[in-house]
Amino acid sequence: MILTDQLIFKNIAKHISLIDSEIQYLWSLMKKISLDKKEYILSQGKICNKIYFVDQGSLRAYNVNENGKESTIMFAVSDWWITAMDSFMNQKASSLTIVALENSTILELDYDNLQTLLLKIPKFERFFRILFQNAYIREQRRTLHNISMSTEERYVQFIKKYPAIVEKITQKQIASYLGVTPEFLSALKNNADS
Amino acid sequence: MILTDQLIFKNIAKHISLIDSEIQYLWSLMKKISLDKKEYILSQGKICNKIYFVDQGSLRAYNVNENGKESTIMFAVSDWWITAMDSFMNQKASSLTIVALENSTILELDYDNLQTLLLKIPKFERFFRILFQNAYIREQRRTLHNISMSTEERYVQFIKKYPAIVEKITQKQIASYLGVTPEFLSALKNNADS
DNA sequence: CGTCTATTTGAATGTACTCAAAAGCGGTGG
DNA sequence: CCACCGCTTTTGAGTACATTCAAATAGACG
Repeated sequence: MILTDQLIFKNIAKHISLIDSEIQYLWSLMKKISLDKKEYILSQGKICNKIYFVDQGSLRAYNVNENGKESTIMFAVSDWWITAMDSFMNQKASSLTIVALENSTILELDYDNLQTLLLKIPKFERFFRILFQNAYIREQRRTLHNISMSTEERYVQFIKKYPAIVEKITQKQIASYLGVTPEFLSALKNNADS
Repeated sequence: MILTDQLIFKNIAKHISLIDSEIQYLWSLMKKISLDKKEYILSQGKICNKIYFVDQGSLRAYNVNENGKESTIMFAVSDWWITAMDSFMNQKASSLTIVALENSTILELDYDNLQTLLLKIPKFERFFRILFQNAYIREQRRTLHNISMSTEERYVQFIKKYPAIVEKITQKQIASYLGVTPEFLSALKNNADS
């Protein structure tokens, strides 16, 4: 098998260059997993021990609050990284649940192996610095949209910006990402069409 | 002057250890600036060339949209880093304006010097990885709050979590951080008291 | 085919905004 | 030191946005 054909190494190559032995080494630390649709890889309240790279398929991370209200924090499709960052990096109880939206294959890297990797190949500090920097930029932009735009604008913006996600999810899940009820989103859509 | 007494080096020491020569080197790349209250260090539309560390005082980063609506993205008080991340890291036009809330002293590090620093002392990749990781975690938590909590809950949460910020800002600025009108926040406060 | 969940529709209620005006407060100049 | 100015905060009325609850319809899946 030619490792550099693996999607994850193309993903990493966007930011840093690895030599063969480093590729082999990272590969040895990761584990490829198949997930069935609706399979959970993390439950709210548990400590998240892994960071995941989505090879094929799609996942969703969401929170359920004390009133049972479900809020989607992020979706991850092929070529995206996903974890419950706060739980994973600080090794504390997760406020998120992560579930497969469809049959998927993912690569997982556990906390201890990541720490080892960062020490052995400091280039990965750079890789994750850029990864988190971009995640921060996206999240900050989402915050700006949340506090400055109407729900309709945010809806239009979401389906335009993430068509690859939209085709995998339900309208109810979009509502839970926008922070509105499914009933309201439904009504909003039908008004917009007219 | 004993550099390690500088707040910024205590800040950095939370995540990485530096030897004297490294401290000297970083210090040589940074510039200490005094700001008057209401002085701007970045205007929306311009490229942000610097990342700032707040030594004393406080700053605010905000966006003004096409309708003139002002939205506060972040506040930074003593011991915080602040920049228009998207603009700074991708060297593109900023969607944010950054202004001093009071007379302040800040340290600035410009884009080219940061790149040099990251190459010369790779430990800083680790430092900024952790810094951005924490920024991402905070921003993700803010998103969750925005989409799952009531305005009143978010208001109470904000004043409880950031008392050091609250004492420096106006109620109008809190409203622009929460994404509601000052009139509404005022009414909400008075209801809550009763 | 039957079951479960998602989506739609509608009525009633609550949340938040707009606009306008009054009151409060801080800073500045005379 | 006081008077004025500009901005913030408050208050209120009217309107728009969003939720809740309930019920009907539509789709997905075994």
